[in-house]
Amino acid sequence: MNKVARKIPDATVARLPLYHRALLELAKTKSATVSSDTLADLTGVNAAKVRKDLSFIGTYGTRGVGYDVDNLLRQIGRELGLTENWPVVIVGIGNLGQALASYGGFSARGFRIAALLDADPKKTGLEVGNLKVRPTGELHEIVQKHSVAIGIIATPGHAAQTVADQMVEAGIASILNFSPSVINVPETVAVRRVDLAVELQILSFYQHHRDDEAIPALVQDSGAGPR
Amino acid sequence: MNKVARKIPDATVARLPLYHRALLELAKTKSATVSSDTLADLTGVNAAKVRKDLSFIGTYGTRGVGYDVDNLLRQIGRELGLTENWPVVIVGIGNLGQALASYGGFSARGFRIAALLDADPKKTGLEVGNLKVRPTGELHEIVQKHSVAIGIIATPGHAAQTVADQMVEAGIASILNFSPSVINVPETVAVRRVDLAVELQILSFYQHHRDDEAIPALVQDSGAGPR
DNA sequence: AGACGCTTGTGAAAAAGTGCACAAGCGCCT
DNA sequence: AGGCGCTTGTGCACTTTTTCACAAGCGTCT
Repeated sequence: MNKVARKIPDATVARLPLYHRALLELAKTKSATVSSDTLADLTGVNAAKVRKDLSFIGTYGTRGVGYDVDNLLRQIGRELGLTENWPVVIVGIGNLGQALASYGGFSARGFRIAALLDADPKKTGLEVGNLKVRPTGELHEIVQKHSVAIGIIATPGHAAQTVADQMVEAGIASILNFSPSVINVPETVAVRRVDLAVELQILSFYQHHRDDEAIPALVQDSGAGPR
Repeated sequence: MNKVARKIPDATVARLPLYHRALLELAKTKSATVSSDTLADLTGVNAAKVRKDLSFIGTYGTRGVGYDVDNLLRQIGRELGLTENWPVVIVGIGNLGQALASYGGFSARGFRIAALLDADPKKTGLEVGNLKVRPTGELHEIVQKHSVAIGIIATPGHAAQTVADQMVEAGIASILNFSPSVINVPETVAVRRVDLAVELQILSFYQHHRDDEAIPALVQDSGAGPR
C-alpha cells in the first residue's frame, strides 16, 4: 500500500529536473514561495501540468500561496535521488568528454565526477577539470572503489558498444550515451541516449515543414519517456 | 486534400533521425534492403512502431522483402529536410561549442557549419575545425549572407537569453539550446533544449528507485515531443 | 467573523502514442 | 500455376499524457 502509491509517470520524471533547476535559480535570487504559474513560465511547461507533476511527489503546496521554494527543491531533489551525490565516470575524453568534465553544474545538481577515462594512451595523464585522465582498463577498479552507478559514454560511435560492455561488466547500472550509436545492454541497465545531430535533425524537420500550416511552437525539452 | 495527409506525429518525427542514422550505417556496409524487424533491432524501437512510423512518410516497403535501404534513406532525408544542407551557426565556443564544431557527423547528416561565434574577444580568431571564431556582433551579417535558419547556443546559461534575442533579431527561426537555461522567444521560433545535467538527473531517478519493483528498462532515445 | 482573491489539487474528458494481430501482397520454389 | 514463407501496412484496443475546469483551502482585509 505504500509502494503502490509511488508510481511517477515517465513524462513527469523527465520534467522534474526542469523544475529543480528553475527552483535552484529562484532560491538564489527571488522570493521564498513560487506559484505553479510562475514555475510554468520559468520552465516553459503548462501550469496545470506543473501542479499535476508536483502532486505526484506529494502535496507540498499551500493554496492561495504557492510552493515553498526551499522545501520543494528539497523534495524534488530527494525524489530524483540527488541527495546521494552520485559518482559518475566519463569515458572518452575528446572534445565532448572535456566539455562534460569541465562543466561546473554537476556538483550543484547532485553528481560528482569520480574519474575520466580514455582508451587512447596519449590522453592518459592529461589534466581536465582538475582530474587526470586514466586508461580505460582501470574502469572496473574505479567503479568498484567508488561505487559508481552511472557511466557517461562520450566516445565516437564505433567505440560505444565496447565501452558499454565494459561498463556493464564493471557493474554500472545506468548509462548516459552521447555517442551516435545505439548500444545493447542487459535490460537491467538503464540507458539514455543523447545524439546531438538527432536534435538538429528534429529541428530541421520543423524548419522544413514550416509553411505546412503547422506552427512549430515553443516546447523546450528534449524528451519524455526514458525508463 | 494534399496538405491534410501530411501530419506526422511528433513522436514519429523524433524517431525518424534514428532510422536515418541506422540506414546510413546499413547503406555503408550491409545489404540493399532491410526489414522493419532489423531496423527495430538497430534502433531499439518496436517493429510495429517502425512500420507505422514509416507508413506516415509513404509506403516505400515491399511486402515479403522489406525496405530498400537507399530509397528509404532518401525519403527520410527528404522528409527531415536534410537535402537542404542547412547552414547553422554555433554561438559560444567553449568546450561544448568546440566539441560541436569539430564533430564530423554534421555534414553527413544534412548540416554544415556556417560560422562559429563567441562574445569573448580572446576567442576571436581561434581556429576550430578549420573555421575561425568570429565576434558575436557579426551574427546578423552572417545569418543574412548565408541564409542561416538554425542556430546553436552553446554558451553558459546566463548568456543564453541574450544570444537567443540576437539570433531572433538576426532572423534565425530554429534554435538548439545547449545551455541549462530556458529561453524566451517569439512563438514563431522553434526551440529545442538539451541539458546535459537534466539527462543525468533523469537517470538518477531511475537509479534511485531501482528497488521499487520497477524495471528501468532500455529505451534509448532522449525524447519525443518537440514541435 | 465573514467575504474575497488567489492558488492548489484533482476528477474527468480529450488527445496522443503504443502495440497487437492479422489480412494483403510479394517473390521464390516446386 | 499454385503454394508457402516472409514482411508490410493498418484497424483497433489499450495505455499514457495532456488539458480543462472547478471545488477546496489558505490568508488577508474589512
